[in-house]
Amino acid sequence: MKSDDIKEAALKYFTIHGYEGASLSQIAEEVGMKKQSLYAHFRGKDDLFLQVLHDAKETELLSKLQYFSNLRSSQPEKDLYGFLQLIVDLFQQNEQLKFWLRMSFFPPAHLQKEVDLEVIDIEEKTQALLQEKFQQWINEGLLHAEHPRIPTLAFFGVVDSIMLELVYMSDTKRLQEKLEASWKVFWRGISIR
Amino acid sequence: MKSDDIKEAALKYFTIHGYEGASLSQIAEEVGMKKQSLYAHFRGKDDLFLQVLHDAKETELLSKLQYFSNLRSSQPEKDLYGFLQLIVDLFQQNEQLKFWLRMSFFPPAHLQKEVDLEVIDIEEKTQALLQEKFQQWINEGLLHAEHPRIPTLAFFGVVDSIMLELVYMSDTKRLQEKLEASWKVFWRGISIR
DNA sequence: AGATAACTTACGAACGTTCGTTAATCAGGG
DNA sequence: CCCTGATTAACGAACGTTCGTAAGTTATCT
Repeated sequence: MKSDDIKEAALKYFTIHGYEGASLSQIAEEVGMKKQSLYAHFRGKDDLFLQVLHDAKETELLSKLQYFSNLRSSQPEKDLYGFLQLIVDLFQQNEQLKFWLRMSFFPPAHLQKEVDLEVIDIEEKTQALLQEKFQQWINEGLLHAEHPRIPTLAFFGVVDSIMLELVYMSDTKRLQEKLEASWKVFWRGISIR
Repeated sequence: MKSDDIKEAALKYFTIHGYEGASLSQIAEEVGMKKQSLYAHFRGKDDLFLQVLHDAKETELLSKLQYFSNLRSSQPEKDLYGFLQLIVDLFQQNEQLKFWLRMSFFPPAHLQKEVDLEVIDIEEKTQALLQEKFQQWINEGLLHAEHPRIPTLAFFGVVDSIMLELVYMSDTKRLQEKLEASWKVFWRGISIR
């Protein structure tokens, strides 16, 4: 499918240059056609962008959902740390997560409304899921007893900071060091000892 | 000074629309002149951007440095939490921090080298400063004994996640909740108990 | 099966607009 | 009288988008 090639190229340029900085001519050139031909597949730049955005959100959501559903429960230390590693892997496998991060926090001004809807959706779903897990672990006496919203929000904070580090990413060494540090402190902060 | 007015307007549009999305005509209009007149004050768009960037970096660096120098030591809990509040205040007082955050992580592609230099500079300085503080607190037996780099990196992770939340910022309630959660877990993770 | 119609995909040309930038000109104050 | 700062005018280049068209593919009907 040629539409997928276009979306792939668009993802690349949107990620590097942002919405305004990415030009349809460059995207078209990447897939070996003229920019006018893009209009046979998409209604325009906005349409292309929103489809790429939706795809990126869906794959990210799917990855997270299936990670949580494959959890062997009662091992929060393993499961949570594994989630962090999943984020790192997703980031290095494809560009979709980096695109998603950029656009969810710095969306094109005239599409902020549409972007926000996607952001809110994925956020509510993943947060509900994780909070439920924390509730279980706390009930089982595996974690510090407190409202599950606290470790949930704190953990998402760790995830966010790791993703920011992934964006910056001069070298892998520093990333791993920061991940280990954040994880170590976070785990001491939520575990019983 | 008229240059400052221009830089202020430029800061605003760079923050909202990014480098590529911000146009010199809009910036000029904001200060009540034609875009060609900007060239009496700056060599071009890149020059304007880099000066705004440098200013934003300097004020952020200064704020952090003077916060650390005014610390009554031996109260890590108060001092660290106060730093988080400082970040929140800086974000709400002026737009420079939001601009800085956006550009340090998603710089215009053709200026990445120049941006990186500023980012590395501010990062090394603040990190060295904070790590020294942690070393002191650990030596005084106030914090969990470990290499000071660990709580330093973890704390910067908390700071990053709070800043991301500040960027998103639908409502202040949620921000405060996330800050409290991250802080609570972080503090339990580094303190002795 | 073969002819014809309809749809899809790509392209050249051109649209109007905006971009950042340069040059020449002019007003005002020390 | 120069100097600083603002203006008007104009520049080439790139932007997203539209149109007409040609080629290729698929569907329909006799």
